[in-house]
Amino acid sequence: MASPRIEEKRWTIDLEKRIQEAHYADKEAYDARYGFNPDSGRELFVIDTPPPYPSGTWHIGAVAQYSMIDVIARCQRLMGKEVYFPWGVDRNGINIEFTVERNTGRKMKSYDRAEFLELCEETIEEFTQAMRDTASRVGLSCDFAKEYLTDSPSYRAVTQAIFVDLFKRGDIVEDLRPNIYDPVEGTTIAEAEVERLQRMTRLVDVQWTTESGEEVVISTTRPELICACGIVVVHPDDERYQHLVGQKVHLPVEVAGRSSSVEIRTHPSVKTEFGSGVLMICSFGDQNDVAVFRELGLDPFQAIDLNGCMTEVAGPFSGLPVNEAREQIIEALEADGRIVSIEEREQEVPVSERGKNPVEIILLKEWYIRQTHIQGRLAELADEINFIPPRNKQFLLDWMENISIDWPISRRRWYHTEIPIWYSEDETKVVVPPVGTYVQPWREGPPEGSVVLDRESREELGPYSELASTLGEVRGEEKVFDTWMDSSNSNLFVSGYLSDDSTFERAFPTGIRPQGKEIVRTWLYYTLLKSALLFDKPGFENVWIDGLGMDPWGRKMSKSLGNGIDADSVLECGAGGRTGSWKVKGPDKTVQLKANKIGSECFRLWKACDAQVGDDFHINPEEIEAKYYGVLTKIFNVARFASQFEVPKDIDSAPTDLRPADQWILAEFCKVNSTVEKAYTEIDIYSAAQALKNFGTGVFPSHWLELSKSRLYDDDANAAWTIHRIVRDLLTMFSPICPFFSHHLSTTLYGTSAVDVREFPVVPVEALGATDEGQRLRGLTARILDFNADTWRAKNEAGLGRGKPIGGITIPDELEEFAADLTAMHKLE
RNA sequence: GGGACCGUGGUCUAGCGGUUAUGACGUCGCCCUUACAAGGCGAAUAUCGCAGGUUCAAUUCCUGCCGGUCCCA
Repeated sequence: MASPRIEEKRWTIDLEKRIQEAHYADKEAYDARYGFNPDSGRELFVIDTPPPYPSGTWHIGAVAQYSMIDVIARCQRLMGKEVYFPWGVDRNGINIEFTVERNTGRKMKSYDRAEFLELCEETIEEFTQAMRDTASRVGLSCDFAKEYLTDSPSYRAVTQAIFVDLFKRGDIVEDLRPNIYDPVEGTTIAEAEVERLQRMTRLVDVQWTTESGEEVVISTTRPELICACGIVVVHPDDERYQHLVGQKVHLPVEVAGRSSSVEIRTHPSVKTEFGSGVLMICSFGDQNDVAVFRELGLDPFQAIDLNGCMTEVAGPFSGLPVNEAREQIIEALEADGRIVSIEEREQEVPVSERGKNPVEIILLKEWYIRQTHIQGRLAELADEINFIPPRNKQFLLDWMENISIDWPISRRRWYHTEIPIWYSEDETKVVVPPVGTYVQPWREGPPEGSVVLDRESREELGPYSELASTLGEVRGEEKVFDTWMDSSNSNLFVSGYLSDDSTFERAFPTGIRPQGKEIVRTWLYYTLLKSALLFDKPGFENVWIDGLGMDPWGRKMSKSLGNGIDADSVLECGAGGRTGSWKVKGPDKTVQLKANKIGSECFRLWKACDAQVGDDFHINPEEIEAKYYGVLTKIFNVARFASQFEVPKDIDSAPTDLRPADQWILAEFCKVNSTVEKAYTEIDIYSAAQALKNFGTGVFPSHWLELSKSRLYDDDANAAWTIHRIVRDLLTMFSPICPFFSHHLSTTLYGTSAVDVREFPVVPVEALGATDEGQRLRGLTARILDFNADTWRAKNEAGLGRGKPIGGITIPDELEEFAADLTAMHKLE
């Protein structure tokens, strides 16, 4: 027996930080440990990690979720797989454009395009660095050497190649369709980017006149769209208006370039109780208008232009911004005596999520990915995927049922992947670049290897180099892709698509897609769509859908509620003796939360043990410390205690003369092993964490260790083998959850790190696993625990300390084989 | 307004037709203190969101409602 080889008295955040820094400092050692080597001969396991969007702060809930993805990566490595845990950063998008606009006080379109892109790149790089720091602080074992950025030429080239491929196949089409448009930011947006705000609007009752001279009142909040009215409708069952059906009605305002009257017809979407029960259908007031126009095959009018102003169809009002046109038209109607009433009322106005600007529906020629035709097949492919937890599959199915229109993928923004296409002077032909070349058509011509296609039939006409002279002056596309167009090939990119064919063949469908439930309809859906269109395969083998991190009361964390908790403050809590304190606005009052020490290991342990995958989880630093820091202290002390006993030379093979107590605890440990292995295999972190925590802080130290202390102090080789074998394997199994902690203890004690193990530990005592003898020994566990508790109680009642001898206690017959150890443990007389 | 998921002591959680309803943290006593600021013994705290229904029996199944979250309109 020697003094403990683990010198530190306890686990501290400063120690954790020293280990962490050493872990990441040596790049070569890091890559050898965690880098992806597709040629290792091991089974591949590729994780399609969610590339975070750098916006300044990384949400603590997302960091918690990411640390669980790290647990998945580490336990797959532990089980012998060749894991690719990529580190990607999503950097395209309107967010960074807004940040630059806000920082400089200038709108994007007042810049030179190239100059603006440079500003965006500089800004996003600063945010990206902060994110990398947090990633290593929380212990992520990503392959940082292969970092990918979605705005890099190599990533964008893949996005562009997929576009060209799908265009050639006819799955991407160009069309003139109604689109949701933000006139202030000047871009099309997808349905997913629209939100609703309550605003006061005026509901105007306008008097219209039919061709037979009858007066009809129509209520509208958008009188400026009367010029775009294509039809007036009433409900088919509304008896008040049946006689009008089929008649024509005059538009009450002056228009230009179109008929000044429209037909009255019936449509079931009309609400008879709303206003007068007569509805004008305009192109386009809302989504219902779009639906009715499409259903009735009407030709739409373009009433609003790309700047949000009225077009020539508005006659005398053309050129006016929408709001102003509304005012002037109301005045004109008033002057005409056509206003019956005006009512101020609250209404939900659709606005753009990013800019909060009221959106318009405008006819635009945009690019679309066809998706309505493939929903059935997509559902079949989704059935081949294992969802964790299974119930969260419902989010996907619900969304798929709601898909009614194709996905518009073009945007009129700048810091995004460019649509890789050029148009011939006569607009009948297009030029697309070769696979692997990133192009920016707004500022460059087609590169070497480009080909010419017929714009309509998509037939390949020949190489651009030969046909260039026949095309006239080519015009580069100025539009860019929706950012989901980039994100939705992450699984293909990380699996080696277009870069490493042999890896891709083995790695796709990608091993697992871990993500939050809030982006099922976007990231997950779009990715599955693309994998289906390109390969007719499911994109993944497994999809792991976690809940969201909430405030301590279960509400969403947001700036406006003032209930956010910064991730770094939790990870740094306790470093250098600095405690943490958080002011968080609760539902009633602001609460001051305080903690002394948390750090990454405690944070990870909390998420693994406390929050089942799939459910939203409450984040309260006080609770994280109170419930889980002690677990680390306990296991640390067990290892420290073990470290005073010599490690047996041959820890791999068991002594032949193990004592009954040793066999008993090893039988229990076998069960822990199999529980943890099964849980890790099923990507059930919670069950594994619970099993390890319970064994490591419960029966092992409180019962076996007490039972065997005297033998340990007497240098009993069997007891020493047992404690070391268990501590070593326990740390190995624990290492995916708390890697720095396990690494430090295992390296100090055994000279090898738990995080480097690539084979799941098996207790080398065959007789104790799923055998009768193992069963028999485990059956005694409850009796041993009871006997110990009874004896402690008896001492307690007799006023004796635990170290004092006690008489009159009889060891039950069933525990006869442990009699010597029990007698020594309790000093029975 | 619609859909989905969730709702078990103060907090987190197990159970999913018959249990004295699991365990943990916290709280409160008492004792101990030669690995342990997770040492031990003990106590209190739950009408399993609410209301109906099915059943011999419901925390567990069904319906409605309420609350939270996400999504959609």
